[in-house]
Amino acid sequence: MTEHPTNSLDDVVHQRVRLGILAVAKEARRVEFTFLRSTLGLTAGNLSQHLGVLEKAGLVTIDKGYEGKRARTWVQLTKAGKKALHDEITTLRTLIHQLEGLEERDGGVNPGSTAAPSPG
Amino acid sequence: MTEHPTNSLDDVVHQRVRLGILAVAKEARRVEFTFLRSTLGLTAGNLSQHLGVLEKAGLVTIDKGYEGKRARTWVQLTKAGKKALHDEITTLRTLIHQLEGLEERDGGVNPGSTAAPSPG
DNA sequence: ACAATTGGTTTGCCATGCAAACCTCGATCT
DNA sequence: AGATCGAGGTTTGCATGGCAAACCAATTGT
Repeated sequence: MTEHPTNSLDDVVHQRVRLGILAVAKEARRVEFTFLRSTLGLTAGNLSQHLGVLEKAGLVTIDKGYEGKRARTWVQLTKAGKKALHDEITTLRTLIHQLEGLEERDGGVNPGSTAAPSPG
Repeated sequence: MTEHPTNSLDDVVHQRVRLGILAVAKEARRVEFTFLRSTLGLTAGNLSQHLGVLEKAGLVTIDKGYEGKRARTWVQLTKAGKKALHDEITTLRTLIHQLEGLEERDGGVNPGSTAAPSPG
């Protein structure tokens, strides 16, 4: 067992934009490039790069085709991608539960901290 | 309004190692450098850099002092740090809830795609 | 015909993340 | 006392990553 939940987070999956891509892809099963682009507020270049990373890692497949005469690119989670996302979520849930335990006692953002920790 | 939960994640906070630092600091209120180092499995150099980022962002304070005659460095969340962590957790919870709905009925493929029609 | 738009990839650059090398001070050995 | 060892961190150097701008290709509008 690793020492802390965050130790088992995969950097490929945990990255903000890619986490968004995986989440949207899971919700929709098959997603258009342009839908991801606008939903996640990305430039096309940025999205293209992140999709490359995910494809290379085997977490998504990229399918190109036509809708009428318009070129389209679709993104779909692979089985490994679903598992990777699931693992990320599981780890995050663990982390959240650890912190939630504290929030119950502490009332959320704790106002009571002072600024004199010098022990000497 | 942001289009997707991940859009409101702060990259300073969301980064894997720093999320770990903030989480541990919140759990313990005041943490020794070396405790963070071993708990999170980091090199001292790496930890030092990340603490610099968090301090510069105003999310933690770094206090140096002595324990006996041994130099020690303590890390403590600021109020802003607590809020930032809380916001991150809140966003993650939102994201998880969205995906959890799918997982409940997940036997594999999700029937109702709304993002894209199937290609020919 | 050709300008504008859609759809996406490649390029170039700066920021980031990491470990190795380094620095400083106290404890221990001889 | 001087050398040596180790704990506790910081700085340096480098490879990677993330981003937008520039670019390429096909389509639609005028």
